Amino acid sequence: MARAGLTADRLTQAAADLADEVGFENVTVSALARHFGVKDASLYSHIRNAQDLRVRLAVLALAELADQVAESIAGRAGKDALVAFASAYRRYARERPGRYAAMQIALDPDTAADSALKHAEMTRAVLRGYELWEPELTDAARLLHSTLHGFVSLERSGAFHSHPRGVEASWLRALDALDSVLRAWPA
Amino acid sequence: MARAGLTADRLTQAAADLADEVGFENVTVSALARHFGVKDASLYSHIRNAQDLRVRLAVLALAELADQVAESIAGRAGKDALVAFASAYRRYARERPGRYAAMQIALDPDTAADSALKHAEMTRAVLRGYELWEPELTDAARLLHSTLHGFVSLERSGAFHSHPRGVEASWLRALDALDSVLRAWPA
DNA sequence: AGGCTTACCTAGAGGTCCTAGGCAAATTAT
DNA sequence: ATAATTTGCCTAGGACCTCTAGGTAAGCCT
Repeated sequence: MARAGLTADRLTQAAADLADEVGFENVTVSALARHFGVKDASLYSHIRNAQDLRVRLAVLALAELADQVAESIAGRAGKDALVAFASAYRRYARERPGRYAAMQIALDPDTAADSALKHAEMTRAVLRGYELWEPELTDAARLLHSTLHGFVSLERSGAFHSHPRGVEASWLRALDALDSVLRAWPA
Repeated sequence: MARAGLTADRLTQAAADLADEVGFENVTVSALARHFGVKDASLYSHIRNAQDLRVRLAVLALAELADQVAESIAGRAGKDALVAFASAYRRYARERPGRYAAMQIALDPDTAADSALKHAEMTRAVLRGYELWEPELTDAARLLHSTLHGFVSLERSGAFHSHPRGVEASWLRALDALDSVLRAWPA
């Protein structure tokens, strides 16, 4: 019988696509096996268990997002860079909802190290335009990350739908607010 | 045979405690039935299905948080109120991690209406000290909510642990930043 | 061609979700 | 107080998911 040619990477990629289609919580080993036309048990040669699959998916998403953000902020500085950063982040969450959800699982520091480093570097690149230094730089990076993640995840969960005010307008205002608070930070 | 005296409310309460102990994602109908010493099937007289249980848990958590926040901000105004609001929010996420996680599931507007209204009222109460009016009031409320939720959920997922800078210091700085941006908002 | 590695298989145990149908306990009506 | 009704909890069982053990055969290397 012909082999399907599975590898951990192909499984992770397919799992990511599946997550975007049916939701991260519905990514199961069984569903993934069905997608490749093989039996569940066959996947366990490539992944340790279901949690391992989820972690690989999260790492994939973190790396992808880092790439897209890096591309967005390249050649920009100051508020331009901030807006590019934020927009790339939000766009990823929109276009890849399953991958974005995967990113939210808690990863042990070792597993997340590579991605965490890249994300930290990019955040610092954006903040370079605001002339901040440690330890305030870290405080500002955490605030930036918090605001973006908070806004995007509340938007996705529908928390903003209860009010007619357009979400887009609030988003632009939030970016304005972030920009002005970063410029005034040295206080 | 003596009955266990189950009701939807008792199940939801127990599910909330279970969530705080073992994590929201590990709250199962089976585990809950075990806790009461009954069979799984018995719970389906009180809850429609597993998702219904999760929704009830989310609504319970939203109401509890609203109560605690209301108590915290009572009699305070301006930055005092802001800090009280934020601290109550963060404390709840810390002390009731399972309930906090439950709150994040997407609820249909009807189900969330009561809690959403109360939360909206309180947010507006805090912002009253900053003299904001619609539509900026909504923008500011969304930013406030985003920042708090973002910070708290990133803190919980361990995203801040990769850096030695104390999280507490960053938290205080974030509150300062929020306060100053709200004061300067009318721009 | 023979040997080795490994991709995928079957079989099966154990867990969760949920429905259908039944009995007995609690409640209400007489 | 007994009868009628409601309902809380039961058993049985199907569908799906996770994961292990052990086997067969496909593809690579010599």
